[in-house]
Amino acid sequence: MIKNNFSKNVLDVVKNIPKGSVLSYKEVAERAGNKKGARAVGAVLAKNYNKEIPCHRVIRSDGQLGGYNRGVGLKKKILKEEGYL
DNA sequence: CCCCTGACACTTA
DNA sequence: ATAAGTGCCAGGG
Repeated sequence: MIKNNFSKNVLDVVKNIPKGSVLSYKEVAERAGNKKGARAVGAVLAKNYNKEIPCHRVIRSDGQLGGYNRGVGLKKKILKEEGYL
């Protein structure tokens, strides 16, 4: 799956997100190398099922949760547990 | 290489 | 504030 490009970068950035903090897809895209790759970030995360990746800490730039591969409800619950909500 | 899909962002009405 | 349209990028067939 991962080779060594934008995808890996995205996963690395998301993995590095500290507990209680959240980054928007746009922010992650910028850190991953593609400032306009917000959509690509979502596509990568959607295909990535790594439990090591706190993809629940990635939300939309509008402040909305966006989506989650395990269910938006779980994402919302996790964010609440971490204190973001 | 072309076409379609997707956890997005931004502008205009 | 909400809706619709446009632009952006990566992955898969």
